[in-house]
Amino acid sequence: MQPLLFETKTVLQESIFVKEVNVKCLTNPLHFHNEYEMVWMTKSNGRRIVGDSIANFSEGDLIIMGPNLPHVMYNDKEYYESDSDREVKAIVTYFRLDWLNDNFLGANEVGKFNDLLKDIQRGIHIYGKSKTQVVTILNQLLISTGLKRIIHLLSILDLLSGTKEYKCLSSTGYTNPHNQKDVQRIDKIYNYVMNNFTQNISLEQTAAMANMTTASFCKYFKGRTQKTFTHFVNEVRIGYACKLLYNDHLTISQICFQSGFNNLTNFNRNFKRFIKISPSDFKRNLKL
DNA sequence: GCATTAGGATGTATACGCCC
DNA sequence: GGGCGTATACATCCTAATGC
Repeated sequence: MQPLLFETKTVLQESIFVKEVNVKCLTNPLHFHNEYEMVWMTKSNGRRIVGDSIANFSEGDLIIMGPNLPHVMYNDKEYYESDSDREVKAIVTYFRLDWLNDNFLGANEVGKFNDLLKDIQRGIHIYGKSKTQVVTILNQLLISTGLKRIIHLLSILDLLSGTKEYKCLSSTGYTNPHNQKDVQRIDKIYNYVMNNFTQNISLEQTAAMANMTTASFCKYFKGRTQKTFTHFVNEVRIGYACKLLYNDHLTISQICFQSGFNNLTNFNRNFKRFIKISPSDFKRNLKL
């Protein structure tokens, strides 16, 4: 992982900047910037962290994140193997809305638009028909220039203002770290967990890695992420277990141990805690 | 045989208050 | 903001029972 710790994208002289990503694997660290960011993942899968939300992503994943919202994406392990033939393709759109002044945003007609922008501050995941419609407009945006590009962007935001087919990613109580040292430290912790969650992860070792005592580390981690370190690790493990459950020839106990849990009881309890149903029900639902 | 649940024992992660 | 000491809530492990 590159030690790039803080990325601030200055979006040139344009209010919309589109980047086509075509790489072997994702290596960007946890970062945030002043621009809105829309990511349409056309190829690759893995896990993404947006604010305090952790979730799996796969091909077709479409998210929009607000300014200064810390985020990072990790591919599945096989992407980082030297002989891997996997690849990542995505369309990333950065945009600014600072040209929309208070007079515009204060108008009665844009009430829903303001609500959408508030939701986007926390990051949103778009699904259903709305996702298809957004992607259609996004494809038009990609080939357009000048004012038309802005009109297409506004069309996307207008469409999302009138739909319920999106869910907010980070929680309402989430607060951004907003300083480089915090992002640097949290990134180091996230990386460590993402690379080691299938094995034993000791709190003591992780705290030492962050140059803290265990007590300080716990307080620090909870303060920055709104969740305990154990909660975070378990959430990552259950997310991975969900992926493994798609694999039909693995038993639930095999998945339990491959996800980093040491016993089935604890696995089942945590699975129900995060997913609300048992692993076997989850597997059964996949077949419906 | 496998998955799930429950209960008890144990260890540790966390919260809290205080201090620098 | 971060370290230290302490109490305790919680996670984990183990075992047993039950159901499919």
